[in-house]
Amino acid sequence: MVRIIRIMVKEHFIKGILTKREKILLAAAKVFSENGFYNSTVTKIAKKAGVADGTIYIYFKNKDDILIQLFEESMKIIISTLTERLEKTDNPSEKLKIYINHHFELANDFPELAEVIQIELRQSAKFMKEYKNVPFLSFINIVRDIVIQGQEKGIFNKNLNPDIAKRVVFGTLDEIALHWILKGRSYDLLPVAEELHYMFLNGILKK
Amino acid sequence: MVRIIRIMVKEHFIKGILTKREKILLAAAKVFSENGFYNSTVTKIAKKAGVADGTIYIYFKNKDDILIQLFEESMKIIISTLTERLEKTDNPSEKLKIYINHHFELANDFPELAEVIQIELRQSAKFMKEYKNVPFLSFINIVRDIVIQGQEKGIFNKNLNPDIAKRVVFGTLDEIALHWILKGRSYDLLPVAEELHYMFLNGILKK
Amino acid sequence: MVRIIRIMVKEHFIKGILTKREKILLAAAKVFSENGFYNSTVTKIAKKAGVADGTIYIYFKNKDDILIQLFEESMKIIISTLTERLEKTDNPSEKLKIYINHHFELANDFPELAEVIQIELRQSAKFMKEYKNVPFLSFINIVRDIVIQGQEKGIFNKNLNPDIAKRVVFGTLDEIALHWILKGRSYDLLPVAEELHYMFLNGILKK
Amino acid sequence: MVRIIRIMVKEHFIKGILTKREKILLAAAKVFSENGFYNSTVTKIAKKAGVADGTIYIYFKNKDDILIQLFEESMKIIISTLTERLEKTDNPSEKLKIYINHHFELANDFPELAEVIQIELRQSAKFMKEYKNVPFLSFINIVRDIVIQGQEKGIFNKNLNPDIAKRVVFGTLDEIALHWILKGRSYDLLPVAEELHYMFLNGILKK
DNA sequence: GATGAATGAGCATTCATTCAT
DNA sequence: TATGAATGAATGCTCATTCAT
Repeated sequence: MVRIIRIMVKEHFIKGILTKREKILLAAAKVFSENGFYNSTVTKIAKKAGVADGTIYIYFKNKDDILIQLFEESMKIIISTLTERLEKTDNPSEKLKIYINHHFELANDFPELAEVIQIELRQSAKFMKEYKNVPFLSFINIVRDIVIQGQEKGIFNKNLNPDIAKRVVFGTLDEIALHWILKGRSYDLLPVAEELHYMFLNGILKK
Repeated sequence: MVRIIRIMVKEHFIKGILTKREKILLAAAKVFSENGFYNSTVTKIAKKAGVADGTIYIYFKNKDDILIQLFEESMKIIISTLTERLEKTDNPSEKLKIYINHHFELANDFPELAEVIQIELRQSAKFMKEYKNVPFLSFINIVRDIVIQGQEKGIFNKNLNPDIAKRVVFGTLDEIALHWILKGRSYDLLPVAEELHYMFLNGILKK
Repeated sequence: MVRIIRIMVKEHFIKGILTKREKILLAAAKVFSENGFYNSTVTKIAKKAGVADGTIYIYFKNKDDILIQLFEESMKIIISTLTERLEKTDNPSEKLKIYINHHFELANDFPELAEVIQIELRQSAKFMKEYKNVPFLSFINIVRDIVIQGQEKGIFNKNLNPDIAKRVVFGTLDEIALHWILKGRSYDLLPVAEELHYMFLNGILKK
Repeated sequence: MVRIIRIMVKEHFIKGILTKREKILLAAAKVFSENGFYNSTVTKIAKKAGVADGTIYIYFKNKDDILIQLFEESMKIIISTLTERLEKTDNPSEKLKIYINHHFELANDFPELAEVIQIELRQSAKFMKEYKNVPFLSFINIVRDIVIQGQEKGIFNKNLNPDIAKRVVFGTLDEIALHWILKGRSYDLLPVAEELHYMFLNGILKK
């Protein structure tokens, strides 16, 4: 089932008759991931998308806007598939597991996207002062909600601050996914997910 | 004692008769942190450093080189003070605590530097293909060594992969420090450090 | 007839609807001839051509490329009109006369071009190590062919090396045309052509 | 005897205790010939001369002045040795021979100097508007004087204009020496000198 | 909508020249 | 005299953006 959803997401981007806007976003993801935002030219994106330079400005306000829309577009899909998956269970620990796997599957299925989101958008906070990264907040707050739910259910430690816990989880996944991508996706993330899940729950102390 | 060392580090940068090279690095840290690497101009750095544009090229190969040297220079000092501090104890759990605090103190004492290192250099992996980030590896591997030591001492869980654990710790600290800086350093990191230390050791499960 | 062709060449450059590329080449010839290659700025050329700086880089790889293309473009036309003229006769002595006149007419009709070719491109051998000046070889070898033909017809001295003779002729014409241009074209080249033709054929010894 | 003089000239530059000014001129000749005037930096010259950048400005007004002084210095020596040689004979034809050989020997003995004079100084007419190339005039007029003398002696054709004849000779020698240098001095100039002498006197017509 | 030629502001970098030592 | 660190004006080139077609 999970696989089907994932494929659907992928399909959404790749199959179907892509609109020009989608072609551009897809091309931008690749170009940004290859060269970084600042070393990507609009011309390069246009070429890869198979459209004229000017066409890009019909769909996007400017270069920054491509990055923002790419991010929002992706986040919308990511969050919706994630939410869907999380509904399958009520177990907070299980949900955490799903969150981790989902994160890694993203990195696996859309490496360019993952790279862009993690590397380029981090920078964005600086140059796009006006851009309030709402979708990202939604995404990271899913972990917070899981933690709160776990605390309410008496499974997770009530003394812990969910806002800190969420950053532990997200920061870790972010760091590992980034490392994995930069290392050329040369190792298997599945056992890593397993181990992270254990570590988040139990810590590193010997029991 | 710790405080004295920290002050010494700070002094090293700020007090004393700064060489022209140091003035430039210091100015670059500020300018990069304010505008991001790509939106920083060499002229802006020169102006802030109180030197002529051309002077920068006496001390640095090019703009990229400023970022690299800034990073290496900082890392050298950071690692040496961290190492010194870690020698004060043999207790791995205590060492972990020191590492966490050290990281946050850095963010506190040199916010521009921290910002540059965390945001700009992450991007560097992309545009500076040739630059192998050795100092960063040293820094992150300090956690790995602490974990291994803890496992050897029978305190930490031997089943855990130290290379994963190190990324949990670093990814978390990185994420939190970044968030803290971007939020204008508006809250106190001390209790956060406390809580993180607990979470790393015990996880989020209720005991 | 000859005159008509010459005018046609001129027209080719000046009349008609000039393409942007041609406007730039024409402007470059003027600017280079006025200031020399190195003291000519791309901005100056753009201004004189009535285009934006960036436009130049649509048509030319870089500043060097302007000089090269200017030269090749000119040489193509020069050689083709010269070849056409030379076909009018079989007499090697007559051909030599045509070559001389053609050279001087060039200097007269396109003084900027002549100046650029003679002064700037000579330097080019140094800075454009990779640029093999093929068109120039074609041009100078036309003299060699005339000499060889004269030798075969039994008119010219068979003991003379055509490769040396060609440099005598070209070196002389080059030197004189340059001097004439630098002197502000203040004297008539026609009698000079006459006398050179005689000198090449008979030398300076009294007969 | 000729050889001795030549060696003396060489010595004058190379042996002896070179003054700083001479060291700089010598270095400039090499650097200019290697890179062309505009691609030579004052720093490069200073380094090759073994002096500080600033020292150059003690002896020379500016970069242009180095080229000018280099030229004048050389010309002074060249003309004086040439004049000396020419005094050995009264025969204009013989004098012409001496002139040719002298020119080629120069190219052979001081290739860098020859290259600079022929390539860089030709350009000078453009950028050094104020510089009236007096020494060059003296040099080229030596040929004119030889021709006039020959005409007066009834050996050379009185109908020929000595000012044109001088440019035939100089233009040819210039062209050939340049070609020879640019071809890496890969062939022997002695037979060329022989043939040129014949051609100047008798032309290319079969007798 | 779609194009892509044209634009021109913007920036990294160089290098002749100066001057305090 | 001699030095060489420092200067800052100058310039080739890039690239996001526009707009006539």
